[in-house]
Amino acid sequence: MLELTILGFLYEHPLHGYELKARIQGLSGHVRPVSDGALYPALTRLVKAGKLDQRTEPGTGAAPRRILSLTDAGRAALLDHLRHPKDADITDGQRFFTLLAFLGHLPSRAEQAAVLRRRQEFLNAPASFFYEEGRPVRAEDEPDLFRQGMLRIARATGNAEKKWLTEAIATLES
Amino acid sequence: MLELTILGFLYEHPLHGYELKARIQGLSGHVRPVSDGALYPALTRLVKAGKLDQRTEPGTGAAPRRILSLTDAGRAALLDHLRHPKDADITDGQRFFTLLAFLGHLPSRAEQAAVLRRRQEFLNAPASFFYEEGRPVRAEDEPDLFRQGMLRIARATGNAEKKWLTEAIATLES
DNA sequence: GCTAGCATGTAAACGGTTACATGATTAG
DNA sequence: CTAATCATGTAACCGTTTACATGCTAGC
Repeated sequence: MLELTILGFLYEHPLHGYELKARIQGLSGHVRPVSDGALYPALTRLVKAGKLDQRTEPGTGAAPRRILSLTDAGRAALLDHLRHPKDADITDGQRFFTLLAFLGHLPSRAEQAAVLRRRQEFLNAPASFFYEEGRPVRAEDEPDLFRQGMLRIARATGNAEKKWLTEAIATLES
Repeated sequence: MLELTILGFLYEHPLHGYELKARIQGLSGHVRPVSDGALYPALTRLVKAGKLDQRTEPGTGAAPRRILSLTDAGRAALLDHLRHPKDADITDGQRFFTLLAFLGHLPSRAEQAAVLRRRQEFLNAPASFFYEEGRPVRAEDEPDLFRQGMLRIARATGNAEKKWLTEAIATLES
């Protein structure tokens, strides 16, 4: 997930680690901050895996900057991930949102729409949020105030997303 | 997080691992499934930590069941977690939802309301979703179709949640 | 005879959190 | 003079994923 984010941000411009961190922070960093201990090892891994190139530049007075850029392999890996997301990337809202953030990098509108459609199918499955005895619980049947809240919020969220998905798919296909 | 879920479900009834798994699955399992490799070690950890007691019962033809129940320490740990959630539990929607699922176990309405208020404050901060150059990006200003979607969905979600929080807090305080 | 469901576990690999560590420049 | 910002990294610890492993019963 972090790796997708890194590749996604580097798709357009080479960036150094610190700047990358700021970008990632800007993309929902208030929800889940990025730590240096996650970022720098991830960069090293991606360089080792041949998905990134690095070169060093003097920093603005501070430590020298490590400038990262996508290799062809890295670009291919990003596009492949966007084109063929794993189930977990579709199911998990957090992951799907990360996907969305970079879906614009896919060159084909048809492929973009296909990804949106997968999410749409998932949301349209009668699997709302909370199950009991094998079937979804409806908010009205839930006695607990807080679980009722979960259900209501989940429903509203799902509806908002479905609405946007429908519009976006229509836009892409027009 | 898994541990909170386990403690939360065991708060009412003792359960064996397999049944616990089914409950956890029912609570958003379609979004992020629980694996045995996460569950059973977590149970062992909690037993070792003195938060759970275990006893064995013959299963229905299958392997013998490991029945888990909360100890006093486990009950105390659960209530403490619910009463004093870490920032990450408030910020991260996924975590907050887990908290919500068990918030009903807190005996005091005032304490329940206090937790909801923390989430409310977080959502009311001008930190909507996507930052650029230090300030939140508004959906109208976002040229990328997909990022615009992220923003719109995030806004709708936030609003639904804020609405429910306001109502729920009012209910709790009446 | 086979598959699905019940029921439990282990082990390697991976990735993230937290804490530690360093050091220069700029603004107050 | 001191705090914030810039800029990078390491190491221990922890929990999750993934894969492997076992074995019984009930229904088709």
